[in-house]
Amino acid sequence: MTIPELDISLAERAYVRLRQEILNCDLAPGQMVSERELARRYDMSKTPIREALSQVCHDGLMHRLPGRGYMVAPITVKDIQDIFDLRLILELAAAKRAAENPSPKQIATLKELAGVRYSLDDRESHIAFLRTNRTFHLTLAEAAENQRLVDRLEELLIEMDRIFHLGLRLRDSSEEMVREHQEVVAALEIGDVEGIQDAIARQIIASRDRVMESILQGELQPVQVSG
Amino acid sequence: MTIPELDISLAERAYVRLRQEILNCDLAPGQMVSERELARRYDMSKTPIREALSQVCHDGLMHRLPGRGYMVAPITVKDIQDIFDLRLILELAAAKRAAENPSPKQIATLKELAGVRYSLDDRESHIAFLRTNRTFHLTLAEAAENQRLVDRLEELLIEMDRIFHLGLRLRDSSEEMVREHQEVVAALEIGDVEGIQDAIARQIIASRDRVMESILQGELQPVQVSG
DNA sequence: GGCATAAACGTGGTATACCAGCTATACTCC
DNA sequence: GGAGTATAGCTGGTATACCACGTTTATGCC
Repeated sequence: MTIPELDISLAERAYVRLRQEILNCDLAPGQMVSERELARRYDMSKTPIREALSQVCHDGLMHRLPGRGYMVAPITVKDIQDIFDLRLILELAAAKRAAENPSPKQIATLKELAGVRYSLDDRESHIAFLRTNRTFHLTLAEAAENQRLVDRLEELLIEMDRIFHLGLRLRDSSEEMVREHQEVVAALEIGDVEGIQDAIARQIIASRDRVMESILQGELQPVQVSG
Repeated sequence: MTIPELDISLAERAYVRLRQEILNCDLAPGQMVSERELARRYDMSKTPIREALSQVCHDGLMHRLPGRGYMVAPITVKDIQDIFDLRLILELAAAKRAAENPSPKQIATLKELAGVRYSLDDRESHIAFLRTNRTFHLTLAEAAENQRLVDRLEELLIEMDRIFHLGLRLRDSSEEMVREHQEVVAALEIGDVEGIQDAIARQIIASRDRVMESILQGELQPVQVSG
């Protein structure tokens, strides 16, 4: 067994760790960080830290404030609306192409992913579930055979992860999401182009509505309603 | 009058300049460059150069080959297909939203942009025309009121610029493009949702076909057909 | 006490020196 | 002459010292 951490650069390690901390909201939206502070905490010099920060800024997860530090990107209601809107655009297009050009291998993968559940109390299983969900949607997108589309969608799904980690309660939506995913697979299996697009649209809109409901209930405190 | 170059960082200046050289194909697709070489040429140290290179890599315009240098991203036929495909997805969605929610100010801007022509022999006017074309499509996308969508589209249009700069002859398509753009504006003015989507689709597909035709004629040598 | 002012601290920005790894060249040995 | 090997010169990767600028805090004057 190799130790992959030794093979990759410090900058890459810093980037992965930093991004994960942002997505987990261990670094809260709006929080300020500095290069030196991160360098101390990650036990490396400023150089790889700067590179990692540069990357997460490019990902839109942080903002660079020259002379003042770096701010973890706040999340606004508009952000959430835009992310779901763009997801809808990309995934509907991808689903259409997937249904027109189905791959038995991908269908099998999707069927397996669609069945994954998670248990209520286990934070780890929540994280695993989100990862599975992301893989499901990316696998579907890959059927469109457009790497740029897949990459853009992955960026959006990563931002979604962060929103969920703000503390969204998933307990009531587990069975619902499984069913929604299975509907997508079912439509794909019979090559129902209209059906899969309907299923995808329903799934994304339902997911958006669940998030929005949580915000209106004040469950997701860090979300800025304005802006 | 201020001298803006003094206000921005060396890293930012290096990024802008480097990106422009890539888009202009002054740095040819597939060409290798090194940090030290760029540092000498731009008359600054490795540090800001590294940051600029990091950015263009993230933009997909370069690839980092650890221990060997940086390679200007090659352009493949698949790339071109994917870019146009994704453009179609994003712009159709944006056009739909624009037609449903028209803004008189944006219509006026689009009408003005649609009329811009260029002269055959002047390289500068070619560049200006490409910029106008980009602005036209971005202005339309802004009507969708989704900044993420606009940003993603801008990335694609920047890659388009690079393809055109490979040496595509635009001479035969000037009037054609002006007419295509005017059709889009006309549909938008009367709020014809179907019409604007048809016009956008026609315009993008026609543009793609013109590029593909050039490639098949061997006009765009640097394009890799495989990969 | 309140306000202006100055000094101390923290920030990102940059240059530089050094390191490990890879490449290509040239040299030696067969 | 050809193949294997050593070496010189690249490459990106990292740590560090220093700089200018902005912010905040403390200080002294009113």
